[in-house]
Parts: sequence; C-alpha cells; structure tokens
Amino acid sequence: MTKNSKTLSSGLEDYIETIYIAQLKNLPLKGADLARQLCVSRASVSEALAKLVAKKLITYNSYETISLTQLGIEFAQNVYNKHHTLKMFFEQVLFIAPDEAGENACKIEHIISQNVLNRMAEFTEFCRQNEKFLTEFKKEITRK
Amino acid sequence: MTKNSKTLSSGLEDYIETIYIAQLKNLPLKGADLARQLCVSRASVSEALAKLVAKKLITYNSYETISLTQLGIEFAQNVYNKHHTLKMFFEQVLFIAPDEAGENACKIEHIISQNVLNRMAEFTEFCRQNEKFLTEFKKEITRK
DNA sequence: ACAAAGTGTTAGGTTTGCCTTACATTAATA
DNA sequence: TATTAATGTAAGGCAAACCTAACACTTTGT
Repeated sequence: MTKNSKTLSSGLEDYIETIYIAQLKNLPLKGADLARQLCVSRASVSEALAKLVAKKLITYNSYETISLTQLGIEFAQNVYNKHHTLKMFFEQVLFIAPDEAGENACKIEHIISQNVLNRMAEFTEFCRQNEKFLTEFKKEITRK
Repeated sequence: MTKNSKTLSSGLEDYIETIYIAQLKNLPLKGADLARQLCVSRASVSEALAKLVAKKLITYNSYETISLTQLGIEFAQNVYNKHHTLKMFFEQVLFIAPDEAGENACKIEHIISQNVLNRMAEFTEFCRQNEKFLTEFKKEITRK
C-alpha cells in the first residue's frame, strides 16, 4: 500500500508552510532555522526534510537553502490559504485577537474541509460588505 | 512527569464523547459497541478504557456496561458542547449539509480554544436573531 | 588558515495509538 | 444444559513523530 500522495500529515504541512512563508519573504531558510521556528530538534527536521524530498515537494541538499518545487508550492498555498481564511474569519467576524486567531488557525487549517473553508471565506466577504451587521455584533459582545 | 489530568488526547475525547451520548440515550454500552462505533479493534478499546478508568473518568469492569463518573461527565459535556456549537455554526450560518458539518465538528472540537468557541456560539445566536442577514447570505451562495 | 561556532546526519530510544492473533470468559439459544 | 456466539484481554508488533548524544561537515571570524 503506497502512501497517499495527495495528503500530508499535519506535521509535514507545518514544515512546508513555514518554508513557503520564508520563500515569500525571500529569506533563505536552513534546516536549523526550521528547527528553531517549529521548536523541534535538528534531527527531527532532518527526517522531515528527507520525507519532503522523497515526495518531491522540496529540493534540498545538506547546508543548502531549502526551496519548494512547483508541486510543493501548490501544497503550501493550499495550507496557507486555509490558514489565512481562518485567521481572517476569527479576527474580522468573531473579533478574536490576532494571536489567538493565529493559534487556532494553525491547528484547524490541517483538518477542515475545503468546502467549509470556501463557504467561510464567502461569509467573511459577505460580512465585510455589510459592515453594519458586524458593528452590531461587536456592540453586543463588548456590552457584556 | 505526571500526565496533565486536565486534558485528554483527541482519541480519548472521542471515546468519552461516545460513551456520553449513549448514556444520554439510556443505551447500555459495551466495549464491543465502542469498537464498532469508533471503527477500532476491541483490543484498542480495552486499552483506552483502562486509561479512562485510571483517570477516574469512567467506571468499568469486564462485561459490564460502561458508565461515566461525575468527572467524566464534565469532560464529556465540554467536548459535546464544542461539537454542538461547531455543528450549529456550520449548518445554520454557513449552510453546510448536516453530515459534512458533523464531520468537521468531530475533528475541530478537539483543538479549538474555548474562547473562540464561546464567541462562535454568540455569533450563531446573534445571526439567528437577525434572520434577514442569513437569508441574504443564502441567496448569495445559491446564486452561484 | 585555523579554531570556534553553526549545521546536518545517524543511531538508538521513547511514546502513543493502533493492529492481529490467540486465548479466556460470559451470554444466548437450540 | 451444551454449544455457539459474543465479548474482553494479553502479548507482540508496527509506524509516526518526536527526542538525545555523538560525530561529521561547513562556515565564520580573527
């Protein structure tokens, strides 16, 4: 039974998302940087990168900067979009503080279905076009 | 290092939630029933129940009906309420079909923060009191 | 250019949660 | 009640994802 190549574990999604964000910012990223950012050992990073190379999502050789393949970029964008959609919803609709919004998004992005995500994005957009509604809700929650 | 007794793994939360629901319905629940409902082996159930007994969340002896302790009920209600809040939000605000709403709730209930959950419940309630807004949103999404 | 600091890998462990197989015990029914 | 069916447990394994320790390689700075 070969591994399903369409899905990644939460852990590998975190690695690839972090690499993607570094790439967006044009910051060269080494394995040790990943270890620091994700709070895991360099040994764990080494293992994870080997898996991502095997899945052809990154190119990497020791001491080089890690970079995403085209396929890797597609996977990363998918996760990153989910993260963004969730964070925006939490912040702009539910009025959750950015940090807490981000923490929740980080966990939920790995498990929520694409369909629910899409609907959530539409909803956030719809709310944005009906500002008054959210203003009322905010009044409601700050009154308590 | 003793285990944190305030939190359970996702897996154990699923066990305890299933036990809780059976108890709500007054349906006697055996280990084998749990195995069937959660799609795991009887051996896995046996291990999990031993952990729940050790944590004093259930009372159970072989061949008996499983039942929750007071502490177990409190844990279960916490998870069950999260499940319910999520499902209601997905169904009533985002207009997601019940099955998909339930599947997403089942996964997210284990990781979302209590604060976000509370806000989500308030939001769903607020929307319910402003029926017109959701009607408009529904129109928007069905138009596509 | 060479020592010190930083980076990467390997080997060997741990934990968690699941599995199968085999066996023991209890419940149901012919 | 004797047999069959259902239930429960124990033993032994596996895989994922993490760890530390030790060692090797590369880069940096004086």
